[in-house]
Amino acid sequence: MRITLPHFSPEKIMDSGQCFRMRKTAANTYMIQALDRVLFIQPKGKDRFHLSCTKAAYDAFWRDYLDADDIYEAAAAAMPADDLHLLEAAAAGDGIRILRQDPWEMLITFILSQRKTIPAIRQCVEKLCALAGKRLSVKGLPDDTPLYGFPSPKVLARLSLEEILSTGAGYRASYLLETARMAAAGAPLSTWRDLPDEVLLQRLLAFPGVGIKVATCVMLFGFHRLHICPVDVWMERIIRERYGGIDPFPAYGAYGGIYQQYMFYHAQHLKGLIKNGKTGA
DNA sequence: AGCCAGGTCAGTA
DNA sequence: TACTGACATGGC
Repeated sequence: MRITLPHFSPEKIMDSGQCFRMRKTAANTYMIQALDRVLFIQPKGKDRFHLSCTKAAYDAFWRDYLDADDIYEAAAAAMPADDLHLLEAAAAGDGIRILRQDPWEMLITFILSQRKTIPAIRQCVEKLCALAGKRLSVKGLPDDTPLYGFPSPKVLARLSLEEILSTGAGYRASYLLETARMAAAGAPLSTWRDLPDEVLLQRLLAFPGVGIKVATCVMLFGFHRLHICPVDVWMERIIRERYGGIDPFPAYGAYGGIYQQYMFYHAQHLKGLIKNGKTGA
């Protein structure tokens, strides 16, 4: 189907560090994976896109997933006018949306993310899916590349430590296994959607390998709490170098998480970790 | 070769 | 509460 999506850049979303299974599969084609679902996106001119799903599937799932609301104008309007670094980052990051990803997938992915580079996280998640995920039959990939879904808590919980270690998880393997066992024994994380911030945070912190940074990432990316601002080493450096050591995030309000994502993308971009060919300078 | 990576945890004071 | 080193693996 064809659709108009303003402020939507698959390229920037792919590079914004919120999802690790999104990739470019052809010159003008991006592939998003969400648990066991797959979507191909092709930009077709300004704000126009071709999506590989049906209208029914879009209405039922992907519209929400892509966060196709009209909040990004509001988020821009709510930025403090004198916050020059934020304005600069937001200009660079225009087109980033906070996808409504699955909480369980975010929990496992961000447990794996600690002390890893983004390419290393991608590789590890991919290996985990290949190891334990459901084999998907999807058309549209070159060379019949095999594609796998994201393993459920129950499937992960039954893996051996050695199997998880084979993905390159390193010391995080035991965190993963124990977290999967806890999750498999309880209600699905998706039932936590309506919990107050503080309760949700505490429940997430109860998983092994989950500290404040991972927990807030799950809240932002998995529970779409847009006011939550994960502070990682990149944000700490920005706070130190651009805000004189005074953390601006608590004052950002409803869309702080979006601003954080702009800044993360912008910082990566400046450092040249994202190579998109069109070097503007 | 050595350092660092979207941190967390256990051990100290 | 605040600070410190260990922790597996991979990339530059």
